[in-house]
Amino acid sequence: MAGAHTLSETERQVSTLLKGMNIDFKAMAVVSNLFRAASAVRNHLEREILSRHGLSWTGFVVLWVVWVWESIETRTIAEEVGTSKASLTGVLKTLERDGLIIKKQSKIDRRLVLVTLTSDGRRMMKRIFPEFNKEEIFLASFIKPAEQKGVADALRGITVRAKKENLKRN
Amino acid sequence: MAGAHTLSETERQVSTLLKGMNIDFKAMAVVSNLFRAASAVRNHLEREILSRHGLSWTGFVVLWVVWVWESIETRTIAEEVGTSKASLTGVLKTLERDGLIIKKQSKIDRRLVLVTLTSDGRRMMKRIFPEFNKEEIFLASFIKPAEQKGVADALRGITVRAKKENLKRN
DNA sequence: TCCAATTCGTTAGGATGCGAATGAAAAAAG
DNA sequence: CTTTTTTCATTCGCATCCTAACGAATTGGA
Repeated sequence: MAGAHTLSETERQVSTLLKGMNIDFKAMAVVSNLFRAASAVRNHLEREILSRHGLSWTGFVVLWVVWVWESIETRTIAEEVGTSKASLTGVLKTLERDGLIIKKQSKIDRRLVLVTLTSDGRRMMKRIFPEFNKEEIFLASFIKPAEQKGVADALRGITVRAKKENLKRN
Repeated sequence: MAGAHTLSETERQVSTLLKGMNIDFKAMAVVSNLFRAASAVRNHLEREILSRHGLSWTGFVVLWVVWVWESIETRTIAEEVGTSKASLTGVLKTLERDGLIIKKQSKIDRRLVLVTLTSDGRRMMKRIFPEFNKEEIFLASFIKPAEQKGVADALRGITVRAKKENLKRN
């Protein structure tokens, strides 16, 4: 508990350091708080929920995407999850080893690999997802319900802008 | 460009799957868009700026924190950056190898390690940070200036909530 | 039809990420 | 003052994570 800095202490220190550097502090606050929040929330959810089920963060997100789409190509998973295809290969290997997913080669295009959940995988998601949503409600409850949509829309807008120039990449 | 799903397609599919499950969709949208945005922005900044300077994301964030605080204990860096101390050890090793930081044992408490930037490290931050802020302005420009503070505050609130119960860990 | 260009998932190599165990140092308890 | 407990960074083992290089499959011109 000793030498920690609070958020506002940090922001004060920063504005001192950057004085006279022509910086947009509001834009900086949006982006840096975006990462602080994402990191804190991820740690929170990993500890409160995922660790108990032996799932990594990315493993959970992959399961979620496969659950939503029933059967899905690995290249699409990578895009939805926001990782490289190479990373996904390893995560899928782990999930398959743990009996949560199955990989099948597509018969139409033999380069493609299709992923589906096993019944264990579906059971896992059915149990975890409500717990997850309870935590989401807790985390978002700081924001007035009327403003939650606005925050979500703002984040969606940031996402679109960030992806605008990254169309063809891996 | 083939099998990708748009954000709204995904949300539609999700609301179908979860119909009758008593889920708070607004809270879910806040959290899932938080991660989408963080991941997209991180990828964007890594590609547009950091890769050119041979810096990893975490390396940059660590550099930033050390820059802000001049001299800082490793345990505090870990807390500010949102990683474990174990992870930080490796990142600091890389940054030290690349001549950007220096580690010193504290003379008051010999368990502690203090980190400072080298002149190369300071030069690096002075060059990168304005580029970084330009991108931040671009990314946040989707949000009306009048609303940027509100979004930053909402994210700060989420962070506080997520950290509330994680006080003594590492 | 054939062959170059593209697209797919995997591999290789290295950096980052974690929790748990470790050893040194400091603080607390007796 | 000595023993116990706590706190610190590091190490260990393993799971992600990335880019680049790869081989297999498909596509699109000549």
